[in-house]
Amino acid sequence: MSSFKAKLSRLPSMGGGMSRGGAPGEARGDKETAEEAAGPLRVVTREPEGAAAGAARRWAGIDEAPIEEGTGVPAGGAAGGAVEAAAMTLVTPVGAEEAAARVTSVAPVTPVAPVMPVAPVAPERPSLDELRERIARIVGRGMPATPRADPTREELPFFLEQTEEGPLYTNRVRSLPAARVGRAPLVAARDAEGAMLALLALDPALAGCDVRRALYLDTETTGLAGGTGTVPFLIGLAWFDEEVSGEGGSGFVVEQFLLRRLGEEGPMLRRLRERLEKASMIVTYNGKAFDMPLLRTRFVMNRLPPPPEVPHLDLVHMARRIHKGRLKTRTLIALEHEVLGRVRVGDTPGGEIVQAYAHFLRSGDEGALLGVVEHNAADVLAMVALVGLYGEPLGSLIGEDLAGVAATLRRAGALERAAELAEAAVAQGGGAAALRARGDIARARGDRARALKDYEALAAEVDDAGVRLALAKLYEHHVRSFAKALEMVEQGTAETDPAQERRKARLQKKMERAAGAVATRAASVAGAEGGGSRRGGRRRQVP
DNA sequence: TAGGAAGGGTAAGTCATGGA
DNA sequence: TCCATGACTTACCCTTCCTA
Repeated sequence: MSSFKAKLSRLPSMGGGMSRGGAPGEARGDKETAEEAAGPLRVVTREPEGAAAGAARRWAGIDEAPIEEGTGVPAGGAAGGAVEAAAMTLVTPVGAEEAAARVTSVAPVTPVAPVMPVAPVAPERPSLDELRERIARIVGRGMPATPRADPTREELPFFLEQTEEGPLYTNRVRSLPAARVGRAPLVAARDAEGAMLALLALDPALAGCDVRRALYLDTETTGLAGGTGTVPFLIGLAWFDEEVSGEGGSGFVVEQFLLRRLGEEGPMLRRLRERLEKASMIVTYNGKAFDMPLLRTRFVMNRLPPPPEVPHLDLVHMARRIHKGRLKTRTLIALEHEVLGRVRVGDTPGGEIVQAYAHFLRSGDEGALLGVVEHNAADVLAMVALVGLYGEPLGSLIGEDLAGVAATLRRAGALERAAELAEAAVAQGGGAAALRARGDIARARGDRARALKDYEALAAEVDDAGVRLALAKLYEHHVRSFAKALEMVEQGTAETDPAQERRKARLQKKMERAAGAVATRAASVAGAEGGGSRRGGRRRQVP
């Protein structure tokens, strides 16, 4: 990195260098370029309305068809796609007064007379656009005219904030307390039990976090590759807001930041930092591997201090543990469908998001991004709903999933709670998964009798070498029924062949020894009886 | 398609138990 | 009482899965 910077600074066309503390007139970073491009601005407030407000409602799932007709958004495509078939009563656009404080359109103010340079200055660094043009000339391809995209114009529900660092395109929507994603109420996430989430996440650091101050985060990016070339162009956030109240308590705020042009990330990242600083924890889906590493890279690339390290609940791993037995794919879309009971209609698939944004950048066509904005908001709200479910699993998850919860709690060492949930899983028809979980938990608690019963029931139901191995151990060491143990081993256990042979040989030896002991005792008893005396004492049960 | 977290399998270490 | 063996835990490595 540093060597690259050094090479760059030696290029005569790049001016005197790129360091922050360069001499006046030397360093002109992207931020300055962006400000220049925007020019002197006067902020005029306006309310999101028309198609923009319609879009905000649409991704929130309110009255899909009528709104589409009313706004004239083409049906069937990503832009016109209704978010869901299942119920998701939600959401109002941001309040008028707040919007009025922030929503802007741009109008020029009286230009200021230019200041003439009085002394020779270093050659100006070219802007990004100029560099692009140079590169295009070099490679012999014409530079296509790039329309300036303006997501506040009509279709997208964003408003423009002029921050100190540059323009920030924001969409903010509030969910009503009664809002649901499928059958799951959002408000349940507010009351989720932090200790339970920490156990399920196998992360004690989350135990002390205030779930009410959790920040839900999802990004849409220009690709999967990561590294320096991938840019998050849409960041979706959600948090619980006590000020949003109504029937059923308080609601959630969903906030999205859109990158209108590459190179304008600074304001977005700074706002994200503010949100992170206020949060007690963040919640993502695969964010530990994808979103957060990517965002950290963007902070570095924008010469910003790294974002604050907040305890991180990544739902993807929790979902894998809980739904392992039931769901083959544990994508967020699959969970939304199978667990929350919500079906997205007309959603923009992840694979098309990159092309949609590229099209928006090239053409300025906002309609291309509508589906992406909806997709992002739907993802964030699905995470909220899942936290509500996982934070209070009893009564909201089906038996098979409860078995997954119980098994995870066993791994976390919360055996009492695990046993309670395993019981519930069995009672709710959790099947083999529930029996296995209850058996494993009983064994871990030292309740071998309970474990034996569950494993026996399980062995009668499924063909599982692991269950037979567990039964073989219990028969040998707890019941001391070597014949039954041997029977299990002969049916095959989840061991290597040599280990299985050793076990078999040991059990056979024990059986022979036990038989010998019986014979000896019988002879001894017969002798004693023949002598007219009878000795007391415990008789060991022979297998 | 890349990167990262977690799961699963295997080996090594520690503790408990049975047998001589 | 000591030794051998098994069960369980921990650490490491490879594979799988998820994100746009």
